[in-house]
Order: sequence, then structure tokens, then C-alpha cells
Amino acid sequence: MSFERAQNASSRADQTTVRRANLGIVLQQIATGEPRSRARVAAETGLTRGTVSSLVGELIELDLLRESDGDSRSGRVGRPGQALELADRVVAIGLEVNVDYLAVCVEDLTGTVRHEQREHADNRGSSHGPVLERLARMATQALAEAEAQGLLPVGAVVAVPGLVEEKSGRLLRAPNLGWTGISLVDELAAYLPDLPVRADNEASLAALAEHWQGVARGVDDFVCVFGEVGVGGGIFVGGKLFRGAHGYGAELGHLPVDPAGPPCKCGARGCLETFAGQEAIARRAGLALGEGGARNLTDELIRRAGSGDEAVLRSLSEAGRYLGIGLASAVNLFDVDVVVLGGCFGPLAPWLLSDVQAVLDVRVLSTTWSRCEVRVSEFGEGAAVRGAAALTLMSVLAEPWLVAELPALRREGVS
Amino acid sequence: MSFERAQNASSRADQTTVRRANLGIVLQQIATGEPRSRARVAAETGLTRGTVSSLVGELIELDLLRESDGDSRSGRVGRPGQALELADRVVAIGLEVNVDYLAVCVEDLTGTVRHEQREHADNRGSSHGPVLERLARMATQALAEAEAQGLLPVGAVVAVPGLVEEKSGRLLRAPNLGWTGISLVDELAAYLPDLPVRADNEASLAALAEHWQGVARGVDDFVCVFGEVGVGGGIFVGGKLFRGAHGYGAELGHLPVDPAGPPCKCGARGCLETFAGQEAIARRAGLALGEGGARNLTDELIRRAGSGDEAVLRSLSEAGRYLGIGLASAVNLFDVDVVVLGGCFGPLAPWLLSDVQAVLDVRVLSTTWSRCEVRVSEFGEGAAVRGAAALTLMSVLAEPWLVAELPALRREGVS
DNA sequence: TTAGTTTGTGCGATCGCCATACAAACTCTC
DNA sequence: GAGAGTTTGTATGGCGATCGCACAAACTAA
Repeated sequence: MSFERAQNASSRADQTTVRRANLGIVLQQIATGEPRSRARVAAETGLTRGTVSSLVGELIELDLLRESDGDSRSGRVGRPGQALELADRVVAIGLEVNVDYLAVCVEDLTGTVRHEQREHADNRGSSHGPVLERLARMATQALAEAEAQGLLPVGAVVAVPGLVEEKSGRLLRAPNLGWTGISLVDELAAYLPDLPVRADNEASLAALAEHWQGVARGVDDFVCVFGEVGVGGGIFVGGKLFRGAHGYGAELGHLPVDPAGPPCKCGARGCLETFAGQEAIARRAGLALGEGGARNLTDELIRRAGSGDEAVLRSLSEAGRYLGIGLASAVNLFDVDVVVLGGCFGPLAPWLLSDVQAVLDVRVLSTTWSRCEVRVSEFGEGAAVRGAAALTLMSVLAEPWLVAELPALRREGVS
Repeated sequence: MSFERAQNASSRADQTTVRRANLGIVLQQIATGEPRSRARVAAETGLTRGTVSSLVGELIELDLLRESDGDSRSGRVGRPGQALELADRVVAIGLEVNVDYLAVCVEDLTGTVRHEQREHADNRGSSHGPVLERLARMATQALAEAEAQGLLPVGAVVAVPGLVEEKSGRLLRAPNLGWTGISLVDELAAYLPDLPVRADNEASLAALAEHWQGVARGVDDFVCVFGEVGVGGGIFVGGKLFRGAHGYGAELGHLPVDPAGPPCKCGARGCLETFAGQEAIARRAGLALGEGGARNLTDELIRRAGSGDEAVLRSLSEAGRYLGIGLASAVNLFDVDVVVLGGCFGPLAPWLLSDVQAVLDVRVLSTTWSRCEVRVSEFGEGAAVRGAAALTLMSVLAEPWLVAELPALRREGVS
């Protein structure tokens, strides 16, 4: 229930609004770059040293900050400042349901992964009840371990390959899982008492992971494409995840890239997904779609491409060109200058990258003054879970006061 | 210099921040729908009646609000409230430079056009100096008339068919005017002392006009396409104009709609503009591109389409289909559910609409639960100027305190 | 005419930031 | 090694803005 983003529908302002905003500003300032003293934060934010002191005090109280113990001999004149850094007690839980695995991870505010687990599971077409129960068991175990270590879990987010209604947390449809209209958040929350649970699209969360800890760190505007069974997309604009009007935006997979192309299961023709999805690449190369699951398919493509299989190489090159076309649409519309290739496009990048880049160089308007840069994700399949954890962590950084409003349970060990 | 949008890079909060936010909230509340009493505003915003009183007092002082003089016999029990409504003294200046005309308009906060002028001019390839001087003369005259009527001009925005750098107000390039690297805002501001001047893309501003007073009034998320010489686009998301990362976004004209299509002057192939721009439609119908200017070309297309010219009808239908494809990209990425056809697509809509709608019905993902609605702009060529004025007016509604910080000149007649 | 209801304003309380002052801790210079 | 100079962090009073409450004003209903 907590961790809703505030201030969207601008509500009345108050002194507490000021306090909250400043708590967030101070925390985010300290979160970026090296540890800082109170005085330096004051200078950088424009707040008074006194005010910063007060804010920092509250943040320390909330276990979000701590004073570094290291000697702070700076060598500069004057009294040395007490360096402040992010505390590592507060953690977020990342969950993921995907076609052929379940995953959970526990990550702290500093970005360190404290626990990670991934279980193979063929969820394609499985009923959702048992799958969610199994995921919840993994989550409960992770929670227990975290609490045994004295960590403070403040929220969980589950990544799913489908459309999620932002507010209710309902999974509208997940074609590759075969699920429709599931009360995803409600069902999971029932297993995880006193922990705020949210759900989101896996591609959006993977994009978040790239921004938080991946190759797009520090980049405020970029577009991600992820090759999975199909093609997913996540877009960052202005340092924030772009979700579209209702939260179903950034659907790169069904961008029209060739109106005369093959039919897509969405009903249209020539969607990007019909050329560049993992299965599409394999099919167009004449490979039989075995039963082995997604991972094996990518491995097979890599193997064949590595050994010079003409059909596969041609299919990959084509996929790269169509990816370029689809990405050009997104890049021109959103006016970003970085593109990230993730999911199966990561390991396949050696055979895609040059085609993608070549098409972008021609089709991106802003190329004339700055070339659109293509980066390759360094996460394997782990991006979405990491992003799921990161969503909570970024919420905490932006709106630290929310942790103060968590269910009593969380605060027991502290006060 | 004023009227920059605040709070983007979240800055430290303050008591004045609270005041400013609440001023904006109260003003916007009163701006939407019917006039309201202070008490009702208080109930709707969550502020206290006392606080609202204080805020309203300041807004009246700034000539942004006034108490309606009309009898407020409501028929309900209790003391009747003093209805508050937007004042009509504060006005904004909209300017437009286009290929074959110059335009200026003066609009007040209530959305009433107080003055409007449009002059034919063949600016294609003209040197920018004399053109801007002529536009400035029109603006000065409009300002003089406004001040003679006791109006208070608070800002001017100029619409141009090209890429504008948001902060500096430099016009990077305007292909159809043949201008490159013009200090648009600086040059105009020199003619208009003490009046904040900004510049923006005509398509974005036209979209703003549709939201402010046009067919997209009350719609917070929509995409506009405008047919001019080429094709321009403007996108609204979350009630705000979407400009992309650097302000050059929403370029619908160069969306790839057919990778094998004809070459575009941007260097790529098969951009939307090569099928659906006014000139492209004419060219594909075999019409000679006469010297008559844009307006005549559209009229000619309408005339021929009306009389059943096969080639023109075919070209229009094709344009409609490609428009549908391009729009589908935008609609899927931004997840909007309304599309507006403007510019020359307005009068041409009878021959475009069904094709556009048909393609969208197939290619828009969310069609399964809500059909994407296509609306036709009711502005003629006037959308951009109106939007230019609206940009200032919407800024004032969102950030009323900026009016208090205007150059002394403006306030002379008041205090 | 009286009771009841709603509106708008005035007053003290509270909260949060700012400006200032001051003690603490360190470097630099003599 | 001592003192001057500098920077840091905390404490205190002032200010601004909202809130809660009380009260007069204005109107309806009986």
C-alpha cells in the first residue's frame, strides 16, 4: 500500500510536504557519488547546515543513512566533516515470474545483492495458483534469511512478462504464461504479511535495473529492448521510467516495422516481434522450435552463429536491421540518445550490433549533431529481478518518509 | 526569462514553495469547470477555508481571479458563497512564423481571443531578419491595442516549423523556411522590451491548443499529427506536453512506416512524411507542385478529391493507411487513446479518416479493451498561434507567482 | 421571529526553514 | 609548540505558512 508515487495529481502542499521533499533531496544527494559531509550537502542543495543536520538526523533514525566509520582525514584545512553514506540495513525484495524460471533477490540501498535465488520451472501454461505459491515460498525464505541478518525489508515488487494495471496490481494478460486477469499483487501479498507488494512489467523493470546498476547508470534518457520469447521494451525519460498514459506503454514488440511483413499473433502484420523475437529469429533461420525453453534456444542460436551457420547469421542480421527500424521510431519520438540491448539480445549482440547501429545512424534525426549510442546489457536473465528490487529502492531514495509509515512489524527490532 | 517550468530538477523546498504550490492548485481548481466559492475550493483541495481565503486574496491582487458580480442565489441553505472566476485582464501573446504567413493573437486567461491578425507572406527562403521584424511589428501593434484596453500582457511565445532548443530559444533548423541556427528568442525579445519571450515547435503548440480549447479539451493523453508541407507531431501525456529528452521529441514525420519506401530528404527511406505530407500526397497523385503555397495545394487536393479524381483519392487513402501505421507506433509507445488529425489533415479528413481508423483498429494493442479514437481538429491553420498563447496561459495557471515577478512595467498601471 | 446552516475572516498554535552565534576539530605559520 | 585561521556541526530566535477553532455575517426553513 505504501510506495505510491506522490505528487502526480498535485495535491495541496504543507509544511510536511517541505520536510518530505527535503528528506528526499538530501538522501538522493548523498546516494550519488562519494560520501559527503553535512556541510557539503548543504552547499550542494542550498539548504542550511542546520537544516541538513536535522534532516540527516531523521534519515539516520530511519536506517537510511549512517556516518562512515573510516577516518576522514581530508588534508584540507578546517574541521573535517563526518562523511555520510547510505546504510545497508534497508533492503528490498525483487521477485520474478517468467516462462521458464522463478527468481527472487534481496538488495540493499547501496545496490549490493544480499541474497539471490533462481529456480527452473516450466510455467508456460501452468495454473497461476501453485506458481505464485512457490514464488511466495521463495520470498518467505529470503525474508527469513534477511531478518536473521538484521536487515529491514521495506517492500517487494514482482516482475511479470505481461501487462500490469499499475494501481490495482492486477495482471491483465501475460500471453507467454497464458495468464489473464490475475490479482497478482493481492495473491502474493496474502503470503507476505506486512510487506508492501507491487507488480510491474518485466521489461520496464529490466530497464530500471540498467539505470540503477547496469550499462545505463547515470543516463537519464534511454530506450531498452529486451529479446525474450517476444520483444519487450522499457523507456527512461528524464530519469524516470516512462509508463505511458495507463501504464501499458513502451511496447516496442508490436511496433510496425514492415507493413507487408508476416502476420503477428497480435492481429497485425510486420510487428517488430515477428522479425526480432527469439523465436522469430530461430524460425526465420529454419530452426525447429524445440521443447528446451528459452535459454536453450538462445544458446543454440549463439552456437550456430559462432560456427558460421549462414541461415542463422542472415536471420540475425535481418533482426538487427528491423530492431534498428523499430528503435529508430522510439528514439525519434522520445528523443533519447542511448539504446540498450538486453535479454537474449545481450549474448546475441555480436551478430546484431552493427546492423542495429547502421540503421540508427541513418534513421535517427538527431544523428546530425550527436550519434545515438547502442549499449549492450551486462545482466544475463537477471535484469528484471534486479529491477524489481531497484524499484522499491529508488522509491525509498525519492520518498524516504514512506519507510517511517511501514507496518509496525518492520520497526520492532529498532525502537 | 520568467516562465521556466520549475521543479524539474527537484530543488530544495521552502515555505515559499508551499505557498507557490498552493497558489497554483487553487487557481487551477477555479479554472476548471464552473465558478466556485472559497469554501468549495477549500473542500475540494483539502486546504482550510482560511488558507484558501488568503491564497485567493493574493490571486485577486495579481489580477488572476475576480469575484463574479452575478447574483449567487444558489437556493441552498446557509450563507451563499462569493463565486470566484478567472479574471480576463491577464493576456498572452501568441506569434507564428510559417512558410506562407505570419500570425499573432492575444488571448486572455479565460480562453477568449481578444485580438487576432494574420498576414500572408512568402517566407520560404526569405532571410530571417526582415521576417522577424515584420512579425515584431505585428506583435507591437497587438501589444499597444491590448494595453489600450487595459489588458496586462504577461508573455509571448512564437511558434515555428522547426526544432527549437528549449532553454536558449535558438531555432536549430527549420527546413521549410530554410533557416538554421537563429537566435529566435533573443532577436524577437529585442523588439519586445519587458515581455518574456519563448519559442517552440508549431506542432507541439498546436497540440497544446487542442488540449486548451480544441477537440482534445479535457483529454490528458493524446497524440496529434499535423499535415503541413511535411508532417509534424505533438504529444500530450499526463496532461503535459511531451517534449522528449532534449525537447526535440514527438517527430512523427520521420517515423519509418515502410522500410522499402521512397527516399526522404532526411536521408532515410519510407518516412511517414514521404507518404502523408501535403506535398507527398500531391506528388503521389501526380499533381504538379505549383507555386501557390501550402493553402492552395490543400484546396486543390480537396477540390479534386471532391470531384472524384481517382489518383488523388488513391493517394489520400494510402496516406491514411500510412498515417495509421505511424500513429500506431506512437499510440502503442505512449499508450494514449485519442488521436487528433490537424493541419491539412483536418479539411482532408473525410478522405483519410476511415483508413486511419481501420489501421489503428488492427495495430493498436489496447484496442482489445478500448478503441483508439480519432478526432479531427476544428482549428484551421490557427492552431499553432492559439497554442503559442496557450503555453503562456497554462504556465500562469500552473505557476501564478511568476506573474508577480514580471518586469516593473507590467505592474505600473495597477499599484 | 427564531433556529439551523453555510461562508468568510481573525487569532493563536505548530511546524519547518533561515540566519546567527558558538564550540569543536583540524591545518598552517611562526 | 602555540596561536591564527578555517571549516564543521549544533543550538537558538525569528519568520512564514498552514491548521484548528471561534465568531460574525448571510441566507433558508419553519
